[in-house]
Amino acid sequence: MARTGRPRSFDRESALDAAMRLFWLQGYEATTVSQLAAAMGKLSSASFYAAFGSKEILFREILERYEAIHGQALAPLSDTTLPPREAVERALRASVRMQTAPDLPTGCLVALGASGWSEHNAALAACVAETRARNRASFSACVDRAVAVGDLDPESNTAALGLMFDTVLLGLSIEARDRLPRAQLEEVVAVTMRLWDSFAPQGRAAATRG
Amino acid sequence: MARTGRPRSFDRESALDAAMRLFWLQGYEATTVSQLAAAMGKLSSASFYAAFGSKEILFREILERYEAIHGQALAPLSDTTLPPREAVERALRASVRMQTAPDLPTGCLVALGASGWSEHNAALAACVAETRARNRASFSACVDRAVAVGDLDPESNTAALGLMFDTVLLGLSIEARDRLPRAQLEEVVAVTMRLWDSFAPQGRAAATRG
DNA sequence: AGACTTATGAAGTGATCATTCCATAAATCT
DNA sequence: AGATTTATGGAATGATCACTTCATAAGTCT
Repeated sequence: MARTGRPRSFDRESALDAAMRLFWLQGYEATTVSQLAAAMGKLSSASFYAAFGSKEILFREILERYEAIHGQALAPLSDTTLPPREAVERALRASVRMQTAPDLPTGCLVALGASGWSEHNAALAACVAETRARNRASFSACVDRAVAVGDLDPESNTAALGLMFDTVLLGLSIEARDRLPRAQLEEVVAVTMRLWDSFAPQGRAAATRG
Repeated sequence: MARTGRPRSFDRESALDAAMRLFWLQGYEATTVSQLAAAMGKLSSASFYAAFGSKEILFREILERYEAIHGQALAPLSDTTLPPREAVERALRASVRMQTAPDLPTGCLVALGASGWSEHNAALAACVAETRARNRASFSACVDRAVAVGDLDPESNTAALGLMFDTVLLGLSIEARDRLPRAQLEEVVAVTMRLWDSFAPQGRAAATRG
């Protein structure tokens, strides 16, 4: 701390938050460096590049930051102390709340980042796609765990069920972006959890023993 | 037909198809007029503007064309001669096939068109959003019809069920864009239809009397 | 105080953006 | 044939793109 040289005149963290907001709202390609610099505190072009490297490098940092902060909504999926059904429900509900928070852009940056990429930025688009793939794998792992524990019937198509949760989460992002009210999206989550119950052994709901 | 003046040297229809492909693949903002003109048959800039007006006007025409051609996957939803359950399943399955067709861009132009818009093109983005809203309404109407006919239990949350189908369809678009194999997406549809059955009266599946 | 380090403001880079102009080409109409 | 109409190729428009250069400002270090 207290490094040598002239101190920067803006707060780097809040500048990152402003940048995240823009990328989240508009996507990578539709967001210009001028917009970014302005929103991040009326930075000069020189300050922007000195502090963040380039638009692409900034986006990569933002993506990491997004995962670290807002991606935590899906953390329950990896929490093996939670009963799998509760893990899935908590993840979906937390994500819906995040995606419809009044002070943040609607939808999920990672989900909505699936489109709007030209060939020129294919590498960066792939980076976001990998994040989606990891989320997908988390849902599947959680379902697998449920089967292992006996909470889901191994005879049913559990692979499809895992993918189904991912599908719903992604779809909710577009609906959140379309400004559907939070309550409606929460009802979709409730309906989705009914589906889990219909996959439970003996056709009965696995108790949420959390 | 056979109007006066020099005839154009390219086929307008196939030029439109090439433009649709680009917009579908990259989105509106990430697609440049140079890319369009090149893909549409190495048109000169002058020819492009003479024939299609502007990038925005072209996109509006493409959107209409997309709905007329590929949007027909959802036509079963409005076909009241079909049992509602079959209508939904046919629509979902036809859309998955369309979204994973080997000779077309993956995913749905309308669904993936939810992101990548800067403030400057808000009007155009709203146009695509309206299309999504119409599709949403079609699913709901189909579910309402099922309730009216007695195929779904009116006591259950049928509004959420209608929205659920829309959610799944939108989510499938992102997964198709992520190149998930068609078979997996079809399994998601199968799982989704199980959900319908769990909403049926007496907890039993409504027969597909089609 | 003076060397050193980092940040800033202003101006400018070439490239590309969507779009237009204009002379000419290629068809139909009288 | 000549007038009219539409399309084309090529060059050019100003705006904006991501990014750089550079002199100067504002700190810490010895």
